[in-house]
Amino acid sequence: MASSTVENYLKQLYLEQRAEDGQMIAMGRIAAAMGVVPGTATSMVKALCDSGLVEYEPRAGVRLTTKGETLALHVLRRHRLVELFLVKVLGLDWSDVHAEADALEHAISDNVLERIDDLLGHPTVDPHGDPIPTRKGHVHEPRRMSLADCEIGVAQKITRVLDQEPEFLRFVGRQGLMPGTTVTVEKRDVAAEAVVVRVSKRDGVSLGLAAATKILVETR
Amino acid sequence: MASSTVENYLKQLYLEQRAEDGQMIAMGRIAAAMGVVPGTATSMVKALCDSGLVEYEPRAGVRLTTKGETLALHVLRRHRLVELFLVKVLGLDWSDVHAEADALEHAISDNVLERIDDLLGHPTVDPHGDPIPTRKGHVHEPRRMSLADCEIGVAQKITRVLDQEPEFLRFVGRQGLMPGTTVTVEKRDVAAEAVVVRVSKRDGVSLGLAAATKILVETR
DNA sequence: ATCCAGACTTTGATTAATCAAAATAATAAT
DNA sequence: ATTATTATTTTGATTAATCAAAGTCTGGAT
Repeated sequence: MASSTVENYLKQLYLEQRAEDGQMIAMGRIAAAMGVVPGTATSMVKALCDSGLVEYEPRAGVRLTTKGETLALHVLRRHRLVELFLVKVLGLDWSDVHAEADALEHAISDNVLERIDDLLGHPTVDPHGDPIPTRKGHVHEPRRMSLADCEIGVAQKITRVLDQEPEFLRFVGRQGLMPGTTVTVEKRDVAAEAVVVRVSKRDGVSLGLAAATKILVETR
Repeated sequence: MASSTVENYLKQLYLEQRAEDGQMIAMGRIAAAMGVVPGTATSMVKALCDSGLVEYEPRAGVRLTTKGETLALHVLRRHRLVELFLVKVLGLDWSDVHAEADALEHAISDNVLERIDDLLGHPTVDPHGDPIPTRKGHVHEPRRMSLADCEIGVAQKITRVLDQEPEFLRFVGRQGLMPGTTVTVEKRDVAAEAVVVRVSKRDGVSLGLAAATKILVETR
C-alpha cells in the first residue's frame, strides 16, 4: 500500500506534468508543490523511482511511469469524487472542499468510493469542473480555452476553474462565474491585462488576465 | 494535533476502561488491543503521559486523564457517526462498517462531522447500538443487561451488539437479532452454556452463553 | 525465606519522512 | 574561458512508531 505521502507526491507529479505538458518535472517544482525543502524531494523521488512509480534522471528531473500515473489517477479520482460528494450530499461550500478532500482521499476504500460514485450517478466532473478519472484510470482532459483567449462577443459556457484557493473560489462564486454559467467576453485589453465579461443580463464583471486564464470555457 | 496513532491508543484505552470498569488498565491489555509488542505500548504510554493524556504508574498500569478521555470520546463520536453514515447514506452492510470507520475517523474534520450529524438527524446510537458521544464529549452508557442475564419469558428489546467482528455481526443479522428487534428468552441452561431465544413468531434460535453476553437488551 | 514464571520495562536498531547546511553540477554572465 | 548564480544532490540529524531481545520486578508456590 502506498502511504499518504507517496500518494500526495504522485498526485502532485501528475498535476505538474499536466501543467508542464509532458516534460520532465524539475525537482524544484515538485519540492515547492509539496512544501518541502529540495533535499527531501530528491530523496523521496529516489524512493519512488526504486518502487517503479517514476523515472528519475539526476539533475534532469522526474516523470511518472505508467504505473505511477495509474496510481496518481486513482488518487485524483478519490479526491474529485469526494469533493463533489461533500458539495452535493453534505452541502459544504465549494471553496472549502479541496482541503477536506486532501485529507479524506487517503482514507477511503474502493468499496466506499464506488458507493459514493453510485450515489452521485457516475459524474464526470467535480465542483470545479475538473474531470473525474474513471475506475480504470482514464481521464478526458479536453482542450483548454479560457476567458483570456476565447473569441470575443460569442456566448461561452464556463466549464472549469483551475485554482483551488478558497479566496479565489469565493470571488468566482460571488461573480456568478461557476461552471455551467454562460457568459460573453465583452472586451479584452492585453496591455492593461484586463478582461470584461458579461454574465447573464447584469453588467460586466472585469477581471485580470491572470484570473481569466484560470477560468476555462467552451463555445456554446 | 494528535496523530492517528495517538487517537487509536486513546480510543482503545477508553474502551478497555469501560470493559474493566474504571480500574487501571494493564499494559499487556493495551498492547494486545493495539496489536503491538509490550515494549511499544510502554513507550507510547509514556509519551501519552508526557502529553497529559493519561496517568501512568510503572508496573501498575495506565488510566485516561480527563483530557485524554475527552479526546477519546471525540474519536469515538467520529467513529460511530461515520459507521451510521456508511450504513444509512451509503448503504454499506453493518458488518463492514467498523473497519471502514477505523480509517475514516482520523480524516474527518469537525465541519464535515457536524454536517453528517445534521444529515442523520443527531442520532444517539450507531448501527450496533453503541451510544454516540455528544459534541461536548458526553456519553450515556446505560446499565448492561444481556440475553445471558435478563429475565426469562419476558419480551426484551435488543439494544446493542458488543462485538464488531464481521462474522459475528453477519450471524446476528441472519438470525434477526439486530438492535431494535423484540425477543424473548425461552430458556437458559447455564451448565450447557446455552440460551434459546424466540424471535417474533419464528422458532427459537439457540446460541452460546458467550454470544448471549454480547447481545444487550432492555425490558420492554 | 527463596525461587520462578509471567508481566513489564529497557536498550538498541529500524523505517519513513523530514530539515539544515555543505558540496556539486549546470547555466548564465562577464 | 573564467566566474558567478542558481538548482540539485549529499550528508548528518531528528522525530514518531515500531520490533527483538535482554534485563527487571512482583506475586504466588514451594
